[in-house]
Amino acid sequence: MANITVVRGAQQAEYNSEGAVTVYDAAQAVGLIDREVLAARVDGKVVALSYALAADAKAELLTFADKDGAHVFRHTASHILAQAVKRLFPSVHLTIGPAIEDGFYYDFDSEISFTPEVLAQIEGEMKKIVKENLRIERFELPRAEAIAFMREKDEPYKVELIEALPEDAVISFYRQGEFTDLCAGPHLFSTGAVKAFKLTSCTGAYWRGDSKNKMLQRVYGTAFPIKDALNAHLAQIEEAKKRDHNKLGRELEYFTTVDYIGQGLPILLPKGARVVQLLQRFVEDEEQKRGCLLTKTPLFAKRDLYKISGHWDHYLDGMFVIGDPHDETKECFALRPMTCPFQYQVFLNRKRSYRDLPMRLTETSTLFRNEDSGEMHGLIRVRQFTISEGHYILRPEQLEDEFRECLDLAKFMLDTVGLLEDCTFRFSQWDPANPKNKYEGTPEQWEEAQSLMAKILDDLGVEYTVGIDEAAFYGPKLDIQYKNVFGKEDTIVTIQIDLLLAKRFGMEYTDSDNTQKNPYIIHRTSLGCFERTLAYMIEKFAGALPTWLMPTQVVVLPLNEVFADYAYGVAKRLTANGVRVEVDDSSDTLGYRIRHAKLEKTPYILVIGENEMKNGTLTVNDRVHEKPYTMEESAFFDKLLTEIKTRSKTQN
RNA sequence: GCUGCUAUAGCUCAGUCGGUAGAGCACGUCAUUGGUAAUGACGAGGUCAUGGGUCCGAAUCCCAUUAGCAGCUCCA
Repeated sequence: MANITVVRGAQQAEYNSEGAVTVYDAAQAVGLIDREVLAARVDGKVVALSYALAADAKAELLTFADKDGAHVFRHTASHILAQAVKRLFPSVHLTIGPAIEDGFYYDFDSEISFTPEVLAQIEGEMKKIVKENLRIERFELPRAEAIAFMREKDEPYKVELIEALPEDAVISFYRQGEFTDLCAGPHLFSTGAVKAFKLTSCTGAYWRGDSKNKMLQRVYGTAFPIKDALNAHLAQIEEAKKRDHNKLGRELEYFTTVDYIGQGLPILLPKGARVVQLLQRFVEDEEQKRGCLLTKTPLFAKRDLYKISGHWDHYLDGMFVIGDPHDETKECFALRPMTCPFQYQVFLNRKRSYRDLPMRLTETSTLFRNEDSGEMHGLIRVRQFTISEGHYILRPEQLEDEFRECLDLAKFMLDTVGLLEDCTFRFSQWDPANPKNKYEGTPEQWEEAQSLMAKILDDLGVEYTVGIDEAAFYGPKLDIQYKNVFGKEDTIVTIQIDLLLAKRFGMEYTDSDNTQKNPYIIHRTSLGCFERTLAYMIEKFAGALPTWLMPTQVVVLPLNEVFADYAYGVAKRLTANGVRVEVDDSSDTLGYRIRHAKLEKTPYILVIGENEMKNGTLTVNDRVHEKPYTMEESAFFDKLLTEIKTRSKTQN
């Protein structure tokens, strides 16, 4: 006797069964099933509708609206993809094919390459499989039989996967028609539900995500229960592409690249340079207000410095070296990939006491990193970039307060530029099992640093995810993450705790009890990399940055040359008040000039004609107000100046 | 670095079977004039990314390099 509670959204019903019953049958018995139900959640575990309920249980029915439901749906879509590929190309080896956010993929080991034509062919075969509405059945095999089964099917990657499973693991398979795949599941009831899907791209991906392994072919796709949802999703991606900073930033002339200058070395054009200058002034002023000391340190140094810091051992491949790194008899330099070892020299300049701490050093710092050639992307990933880098040298008891201050500063900065609401936090930890000897220090030191950071984060109530093997080589990090228009995530700001490097550099202070101690150090950025921040702002605002950051804030348009002098007078008055103004007195028609200004995303467009001169009023267009509005000139200036001087995080 | 794709005017793109290059927008000149998304005429612009090769002949076919894109791997 089992008492089953079936839940669907706000609806709920009880079902008493004599023996074991499938979720599907229980749900049907209480009248809560229909085609929209894809899977279920029982005891927190996502299961197929064919899952047998033997004891008292609560079965929550999942539709596509539920994240887990969509996941099951798309996982089945990936199996349909694999089945289609095996039908068309039997010699292809299967590997893995999970559902992901917004879609699914499947990795294949294939001799032939999946060109767009081949993808279209595969899509056609997938449609057939959906139409065949094949029943999806689960079965289990003991380990040895599972391995033999996959050997017989000539699926070496599947054999490898099974062999890697723990001894006591349940080894399950899913069969649909002639196709069977090793899979933990769960899946849909049958293939017929996958009504709308599209294969979006084919790219390379390493087997098991390891660059030492063979490169497989990954086919990406997405799937929805109804066609309209698929089309809406594809349209949304097209819209997002229009915001791509790498396209928009070039069109709007924020930056460009030159093939004979090199990858990852963008030219900031006047508009981009202006925005970075404004951001930089804002950052430096704010940091000064908060007690930071600005430094200016060299952009490169002898290798000796990097040997002390550990960069020579841990980061040599990432540095641009001037000279032969392996010839110890000759002088050898490297461009700096980080500012830390340079800024520490400020502390080391003389004997320090506990009274000198905290010492908050900051620098608008240009760095050079020799990224692999495939990594560069617009302004987001470059080889030379400038960050607001700070090192706070602290007594241990100051760590928590100063960490809080760093977080507050970063949040303030991100909020002011309008990006904070889209940020997530990641507690980046080391990997004790990392075989690459990537980290300095002992497990005890890491344990100490990480537990300190965990305590601080918990005290501050920061919601974060944990990233294993994401730490710096000298300590754990709180990374503030941001996603670009394509959903690719990068770090925008980082705050790191370092209990190791002070000792390496011989940094000591005399404490109140007259003993010598190594300080703790926080490495932090306040607004991160200016280039990257600019890129994210271009994407977030589709080029229409907040007014205080726009290279041109107001365009003044005289109706014709009669009004040109007056227009220049207005512009002069605005300029004198710190507003960035352009006058467009070209002979083009007014509508044409307005169109131009709008394409440039100029926040304010001021038309000067008879009315303005006669009445002393101004007709104003801006992004928000579709219809022109008129107001007294002085009131207009007050509003405009207030707005431009305020660092409003939204457009207008 | 790896896999795949791409490179023609400032931008978006045509260019058939290999036969010495084309449009729209942008730009310039002139005329016109104006009230919120495009006034008209004319003009200038290209060593078809770079370097090799095949060929009587290459934007077109082949190879290499450089750069750009998607993804993987790495990272702020």
